[in-house]
Amino acid sequence: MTVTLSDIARQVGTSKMTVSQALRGTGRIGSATRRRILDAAKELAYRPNAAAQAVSTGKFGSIGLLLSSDVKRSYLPHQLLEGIQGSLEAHDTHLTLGQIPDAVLLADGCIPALLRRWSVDGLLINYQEGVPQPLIELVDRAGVPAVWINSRQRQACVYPDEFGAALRASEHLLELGHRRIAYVDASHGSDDFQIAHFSARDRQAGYETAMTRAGLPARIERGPKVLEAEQRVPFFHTLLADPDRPTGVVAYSSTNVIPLAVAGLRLGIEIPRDLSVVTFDEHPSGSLGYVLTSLISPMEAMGRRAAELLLERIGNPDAPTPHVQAIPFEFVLGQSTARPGQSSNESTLKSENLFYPIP
Amino acid sequence: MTVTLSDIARQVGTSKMTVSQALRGTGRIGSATRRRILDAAKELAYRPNAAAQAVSTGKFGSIGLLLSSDVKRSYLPHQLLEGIQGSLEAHDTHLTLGQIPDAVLLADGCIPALLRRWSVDGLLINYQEGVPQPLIELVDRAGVPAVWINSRQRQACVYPDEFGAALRASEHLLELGHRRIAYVDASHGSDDFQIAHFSARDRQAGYETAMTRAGLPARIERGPKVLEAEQRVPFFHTLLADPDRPTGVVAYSSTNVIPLAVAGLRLGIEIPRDLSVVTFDEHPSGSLGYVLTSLISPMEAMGRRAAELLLERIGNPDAPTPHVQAIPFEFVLGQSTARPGQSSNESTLKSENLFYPIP
DNA sequence: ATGAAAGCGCTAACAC
DNA sequence: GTGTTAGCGCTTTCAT
Repeated sequence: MTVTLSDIARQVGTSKMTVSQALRGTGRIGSATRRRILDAAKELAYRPNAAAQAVSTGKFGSIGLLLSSDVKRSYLPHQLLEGIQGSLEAHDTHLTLGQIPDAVLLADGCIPALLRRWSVDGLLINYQEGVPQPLIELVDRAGVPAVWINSRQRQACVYPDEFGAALRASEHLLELGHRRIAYVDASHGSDDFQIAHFSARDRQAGYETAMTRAGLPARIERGPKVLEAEQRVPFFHTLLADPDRPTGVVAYSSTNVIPLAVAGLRLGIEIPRDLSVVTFDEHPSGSLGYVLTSLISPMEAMGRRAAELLLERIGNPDAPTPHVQAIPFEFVLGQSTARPGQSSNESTLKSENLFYPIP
Repeated sequence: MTVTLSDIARQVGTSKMTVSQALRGTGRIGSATRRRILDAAKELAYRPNAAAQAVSTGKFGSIGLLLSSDVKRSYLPHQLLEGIQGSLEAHDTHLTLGQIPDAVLLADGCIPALLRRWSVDGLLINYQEGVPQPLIELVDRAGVPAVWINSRQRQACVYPDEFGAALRASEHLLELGHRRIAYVDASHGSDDFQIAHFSARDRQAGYETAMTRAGLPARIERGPKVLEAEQRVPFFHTLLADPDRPTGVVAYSSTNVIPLAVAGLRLGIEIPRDLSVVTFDEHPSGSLGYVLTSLISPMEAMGRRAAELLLERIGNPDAPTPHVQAIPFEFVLGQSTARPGQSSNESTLKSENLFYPIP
């Protein structure tokens, strides 16, 4: 059933090692025998046994991706995965997944299969929202190189430049001439702000820095706790009903923008006519009928860099200092931002005209 | 550095195999030596080398999850992953990922590392929207048991009962008394409908069947091609501006409902006062300010069943017939559906009241 | 109940 | 250039 090196060797009439070398291109081999070996391998549909290679070389040719089983704690967008796989594929390495049930992270006995057995050369850790201390110890005990993704750690890590992105978002509104600019974040409550994902803090800090530089007051809008989806429309309704409402908004995420826009529609407040909105997302969202001006999270680049960093550390385990890398966002100018007070200009357009680019 | 069986054996003063048996619980072992071995293992933080086990037993203790690198073709929600991992974890098996760039699927040379090297006992295939023939051959050639996920195949597969869900969705509207019910799907175009994911066809078929049974005409609304996000608001605007507009809508997905609701808001059409909407999703969406009545895709159960099925087939490779399993959806009654013509009742509520459950 | 020996498929070091 | 010999860490007979 399964064809091994010996099978090829027998077929060609040579020895195992010659075959091994020929297939791997290593060593000195006569190009004649080499051809025959390659042909035989293809003919027999030979596929090297990764486990046997691993046991010989001491390298598994595999890296592990650690996730939380709590969806809030392990954000795994497709682009991130693709970035990781892209790097790995080039090094003929595969990715194996380890998911840790949050509930049992503290219970000593319950280590995921990935770590219970020795099976990876390194670890990528995608774990957010207050990384628990036990996890850090678990990883240390595993004794393999590790790189943290989307998390700011003292150890090697790669994360998006949330601060810079928020700075850019705020400056965009400032450049357009907005002065009353608010930062809204229904996704995090002020009560648990300290243990929130760093993006919550860094985006806010980037906004605050931009406002301070411009000599303007910052205005932060968030609930005491995370607002459930159904609570967001009323929350933003209150904000927009305020006579002193902002003309520009930096929103933590596009899931904040939808209820914001819905609240606006109920009040006759149109984006971008009466309100400019900038947000952050994986890809420009257009579900409201116009493309949101957004800072695009560099998920793919982050995955790629993280994997490269890890492979590098695996190759050279006694590296000097841990690398820490911030990856820049991409700015996408959409149709959700405009100069303030342009209400009069734009309002002559009927909404039908605004929203009928196609018949 | 890495601690092996011999290390434990030396420490305890016994032989490798005794240790091996003790750790695995197999064979007959004196409970005294056994204790000492277990203690030593824990003390030395022993972790078995998965590769060495694999090379001995011929089992890798790992299954592969095949994905497309095209996001449209490989939908991998968190719940699905968790379902899969849940089953595997119980069998001490890991999951390794294989991503196939669509572009090179046809190019013969480019087989993913996962299959090029031999490292899994079985394959879970999560590949959608017109499974390409080369993939099927690739999987066959791999010579390992395989189970298809979220795809209807002749081979073993597990998929959500899309037809039944759509039937249920439609019947819900019918039971409420709706008669003019439309099915909307901006996510698929009629031109490429045949190669679309089966959920597109099955949901529509479920709707059509329900309407036929009720003796009512079906009304399908979709563009000739997939509508981009920005095109959807105008598309649904047209639908709702129709004097003969439906009072109930079955929407292919919640990404269809947002632009539908936005179009409604522009026309003064309120959900559920003037329009009832049922949709399909991974979890009940509330971003519009109210929870959508939805059929919840059984992602977690599907992942669990798929993994179980695969493990079963791995255990018994010469199984009789391939299993095909449809997993039922869960119905969640939200606030997006109501009896038709209740406009008068509900319209006395001001929208503020409707949308202010919290201060 | 425990140990010695063989072997899984492959690689690495050194002969020839 | 090519074959020989030794392992890698583990499991599996088969003696003891």
